[in-house]
Amino acid sequence: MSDFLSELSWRGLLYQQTEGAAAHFAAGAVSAYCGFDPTASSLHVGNLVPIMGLVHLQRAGHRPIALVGGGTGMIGDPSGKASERQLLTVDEIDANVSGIREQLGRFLDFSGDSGARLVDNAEWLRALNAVDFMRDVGKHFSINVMMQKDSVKSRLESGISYTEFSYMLLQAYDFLALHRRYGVTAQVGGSDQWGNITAGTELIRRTVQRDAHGVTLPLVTTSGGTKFGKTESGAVWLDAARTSPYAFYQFWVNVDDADALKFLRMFTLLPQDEIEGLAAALSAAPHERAAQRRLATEVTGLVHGHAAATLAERVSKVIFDRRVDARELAADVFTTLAAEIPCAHFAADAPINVLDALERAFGLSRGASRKLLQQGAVSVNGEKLAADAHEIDPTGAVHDRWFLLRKGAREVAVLVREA
RNA sequence: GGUGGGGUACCCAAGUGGCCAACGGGAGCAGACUGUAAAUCUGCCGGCGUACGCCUUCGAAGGUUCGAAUCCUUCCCCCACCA
Repeated sequence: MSDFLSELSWRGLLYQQTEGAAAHFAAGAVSAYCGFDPTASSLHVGNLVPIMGLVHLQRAGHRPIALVGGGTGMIGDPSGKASERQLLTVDEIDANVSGIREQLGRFLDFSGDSGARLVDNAEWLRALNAVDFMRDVGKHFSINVMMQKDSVKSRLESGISYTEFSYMLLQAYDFLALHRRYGVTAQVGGSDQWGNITAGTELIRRTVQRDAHGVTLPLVTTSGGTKFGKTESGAVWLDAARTSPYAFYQFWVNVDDADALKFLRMFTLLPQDEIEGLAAALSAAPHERAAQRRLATEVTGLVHGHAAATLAERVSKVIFDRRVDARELAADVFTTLAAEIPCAHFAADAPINVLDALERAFGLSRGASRKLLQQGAVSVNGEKLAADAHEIDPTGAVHDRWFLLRKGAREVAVLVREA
């Protein structure tokens, strides 16, 4: 049994902990939980931090409980939010909960003694009676203390509804409910959760006179000062339907040198010496970007499975490795590519119009396409098209069927001539 | 409630009757260079169109004018100081 907190610590995943937390985890197997808000139907890469917290917890011999907030989602956590949130409908919440449940399930092992559990706080929160709640839970909290919590204090100027103000009581009650049901004695969460977590430890102390602990994980920052997990095309989701495994893999491959090692520690399970080896490789041959490639393979594997990671790797190689000649690719590679990147179908017996191809593959207008052609930005099967190119020569199709259409350095699509 | 200053394209920001699709910067896209990087240089950069052009923009709605982002009226919204 490795030490949970020291593992988090060297990986840069430890931010705050309650007093005595180290002794608590050292004393034996602990059941600990982490909650996830059902604000969207999918988790995103930012959620990987607390997920890794649960993963390390389990690897250290403790029992992780992943909680989806089907109940707390009805209220909305004000933590880290500058303004009041729009309430979601019950249907939206339920749909989001089921998406998130499915994703969380992939990271944990549900078998054996330290088998993980997946629970939804809707189970106890939605049935909660207001009067009972105020007597049993509310009585243990002082408004004076609640106003001191960051999540509330930072909103006193701009305004906060009674609903969101009360949120911390619900999360505190969750902790107590899990303590009663599953013997949970610790909670893991993002750094913005400290106030909610300590509200829970206090409620447990007051109602059942037991010590409970909390651990928070840091907010991920990038060296460039940009928001982690965002690309030009939006958030990087864990749902393959929202962010394809290929796009997901690319997100990690494109990580800055300055962040690669930090992210290897945070988001992969590679041991320290292996990461040090990658650090050495990165500084010796930065252009190889061995660290980023490994990071991308590992995280994609963790989230989408090994097969998807390998596929993403292969697709990336075709798209970015200049030594790969489109004309030598096997038909099944094209089939794979067609599923991962934009793909447009054309009749087999007619020549393909260049502007049509660009429009259907990338959604470009004819004017925009012409401009790109003039700039020499378009190539087919590795051959740059002339500024006045009109049609794609059908005899150049690979296996008599496929074309690799490239726009600029990174955008690639497949054109298919129907048989 | 009073006084003053504002609302311009993705963001910042010039423009105060025609030369304005609107200076400049950033972002974005593309080319060269490269490590699918950074920095740098170059081109594009409201939409649509192969040129000529057409359409839609300067908080909103009306009006004046041959002509308005620019003038007038009303309305909406921000900010600063005062209470």
